[in-house]
Amino acid sequence: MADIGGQTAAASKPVGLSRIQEKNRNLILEAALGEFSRYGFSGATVERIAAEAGMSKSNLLYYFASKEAIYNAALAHILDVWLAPLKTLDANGDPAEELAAYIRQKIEISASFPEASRLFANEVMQGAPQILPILEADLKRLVTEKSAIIDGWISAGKIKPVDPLHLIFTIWATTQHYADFSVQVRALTGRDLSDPGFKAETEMAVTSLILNGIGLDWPKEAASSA
Amino acid sequence: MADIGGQTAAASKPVGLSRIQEKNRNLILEAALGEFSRYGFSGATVERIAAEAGMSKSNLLYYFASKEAIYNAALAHILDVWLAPLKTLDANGDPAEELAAYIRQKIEISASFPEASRLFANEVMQGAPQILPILEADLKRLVTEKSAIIDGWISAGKIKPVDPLHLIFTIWATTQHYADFSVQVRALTGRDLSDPGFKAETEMAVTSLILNGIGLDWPKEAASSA
DNA sequence: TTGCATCTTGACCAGTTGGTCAAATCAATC
DNA sequence: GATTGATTTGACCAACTGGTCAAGATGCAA
Repeated sequence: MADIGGQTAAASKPVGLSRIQEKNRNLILEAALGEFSRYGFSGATVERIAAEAGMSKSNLLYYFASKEAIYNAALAHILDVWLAPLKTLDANGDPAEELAAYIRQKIEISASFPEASRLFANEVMQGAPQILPILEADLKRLVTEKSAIIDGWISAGKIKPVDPLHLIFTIWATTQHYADFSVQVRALTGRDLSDPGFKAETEMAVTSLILNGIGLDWPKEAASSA
Repeated sequence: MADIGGQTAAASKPVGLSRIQEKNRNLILEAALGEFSRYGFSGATVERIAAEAGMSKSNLLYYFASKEAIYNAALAHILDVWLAPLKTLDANGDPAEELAAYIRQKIEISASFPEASRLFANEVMQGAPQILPILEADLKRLVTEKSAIIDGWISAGKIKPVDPLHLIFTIWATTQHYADFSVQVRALTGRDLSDPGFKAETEMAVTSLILNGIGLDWPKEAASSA
């Protein structure tokens, strides 16, 4: 299992923690996510995180040894959720349905956890100082595995030839854009993914663009069987 | 003309500056771009910018009143370059050629000025504290104008119906992804846009995906005239 | 050369911030 | 309810950082 600065990447709750410890660590991680995603690592302050979590700075540092430890724990905390959708891509499923489902999940996460998206984006944009090893190991393994599935669909003539990596990058880029640049999206459209109507519209636009882009029908027409 | 914290958005060199002033302001802006894009506003330090520009911190503050003033000047300095490609989208051109050219320019900029891309991304992700007014005024005006062109192409039956805003967002997201997340791209592919081969491959992949996505032929086939 | 404005810098200051520590408080077990 | 370990906090410290200031260095025009 990959870890970040000693923080296990799994979202599993460490078992040896008391009731108070688990409650406080969760409060801290929740507050840290908000703070780090809003201000970045340097801009965040331990004092604000503590205040947001409802405790003193000293007490926060009783639970995490340093600011960097909090940051790593917050990163580890979101990483599983972040990578989960890609894992569900199934070689035996229908390509259109599989990719549509993947895009739907990514947009759902962008809508539900925009802070997680921004935290991750921030980390990677600064050169991924903490999670580069995970990108190079775990993520690369996962992406290589799923790229093979897409290549299989191409070989079977189910989708147009396309470099699977660029397809994956395109899906990541578009879906995360709506979370990371929500301020810009809101400035231009007046809405963002927190609006259910806009979320549905975005999902349809992105899905149909990408699926049509690789030669698939979307939304699926009953034409051939009518 | 829009401005940011008193800094004119135009890249025009102020005319009333001495030779020394112009040289030093440029050195500072260059250094500031590197520093702010790498560490974000909070993480950047005036001292490092000054060192990178080859002068003392005091001297830097002789040219710019504050850290925020440097930041705003750097932002203003890149904004024109950043928005230029969209301005070239021509209603009278061929949709496929026009959009392909736009994507090509965006990728070119991502490849040539990745730091500018990251600086802009950072600013927007933090809520666009400095340039929100520009997004809401200048950018919105430009995007509205170009959306009308795309809508015109749809009405003329030249491209499939698609919300122009989502199309534009998709182009922004994909092209900028390769600059902003270059570390992740490199971790997964071993290459980035600084590699001419990878840049060409990326341009082809993104262009064909998006153009096919809206019902255009790309790369253009001579099929109909053969 | 001289005089003046521009340019440059080191010393310094005040506010912020991550982190330490000893003491106080709380919770659970006997 | 006494004891012991876990939890919580305020006081405090050292490093860093943005910004000021007075003085010196430099460029330039007459």
